Amino acid sequence: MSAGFIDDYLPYLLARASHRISSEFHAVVAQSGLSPLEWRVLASLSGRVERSIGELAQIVLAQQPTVTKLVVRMEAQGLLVRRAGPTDRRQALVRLSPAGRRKVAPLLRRARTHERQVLAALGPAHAQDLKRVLDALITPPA
Amino acid sequence: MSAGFIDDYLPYLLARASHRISSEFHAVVAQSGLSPLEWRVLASLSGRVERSIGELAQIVLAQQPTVTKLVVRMEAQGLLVRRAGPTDRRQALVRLSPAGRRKVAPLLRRARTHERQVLAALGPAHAQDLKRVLDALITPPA
DNA sequence: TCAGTTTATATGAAAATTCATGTAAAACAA
DNA sequence: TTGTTTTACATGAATTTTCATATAAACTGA
Repeated sequence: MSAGFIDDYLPYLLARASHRISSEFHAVVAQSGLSPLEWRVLASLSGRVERSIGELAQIVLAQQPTVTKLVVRMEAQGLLVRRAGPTDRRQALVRLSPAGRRKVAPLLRRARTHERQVLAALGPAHAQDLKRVLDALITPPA
Repeated sequence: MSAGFIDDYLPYLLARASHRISSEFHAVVAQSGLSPLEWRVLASLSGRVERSIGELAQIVLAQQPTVTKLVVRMEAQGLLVRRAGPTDRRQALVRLSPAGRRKVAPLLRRARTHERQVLAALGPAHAQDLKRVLDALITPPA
């Protein structure tokens, strides 16, 4: 099924690649009762880090009100803890609760496994190219 | 701002790259009064092609009910025309209206320009690698 | 042809997202 | 300090998306 204009269009190729790779793992995520966005929030908080709502929004590629409301729901589920920023009280700092940590731990392992499978299927040469090119794409243009 | 676990995680790198590249152009799309999904629908119909709802859903990476409702709205705006499939009457076939064609034409040109800029910023060597690797990623695994 | 099954889309209710704006704290300037 | 501006997050209303399921056409095998 040719996509016409867009099937040679870089932004679309990127979107498709991203969608294909992520979808595979989101099936696993869904089995844990998490949405893709919830998984991203938990994963991005998984380095004993505390993050503000604004940082989270940038990292999970979502809008700030979306994250505010998502975090409220996840806190209600017991996965996260919020507190006001100690120096800047406008900030809402978010961290994993013990339950959140337990929930995400097996997913982190399975995520790494999945990543290795994707890279293996790609072959080592392409694999290294890929991360390098993606880094170049992500870094803001000079 | 390190993303902890995920900042070396391939699916996340892909998502970020895709988000960054697409966002730039979605600013242009928004000035035409279109959402990113509307733009994708118009672009994917831009080769004098007629597509079913199901095909559209796969191409624009959205769910079928989302596309059904989006297409209804876009038809109401005069951008699309629907008809029942001539041989299989379950299908709803969608094509651009003249107004849809006029709306999308300048965007197609600007999209190609934007793509060239991104590839140029990347350098010709990486650029060619990139599309090759993305094709490999998109093709279903053996 | 007729039941049973599968496929393509539509639809309704619930949930999530978005846009615009509100609120309050911080930063800044005079 | 005080007034002004900026920054960070919250919130409400409107819109969109999603999930589950309904509907209806096509297919399948006896």
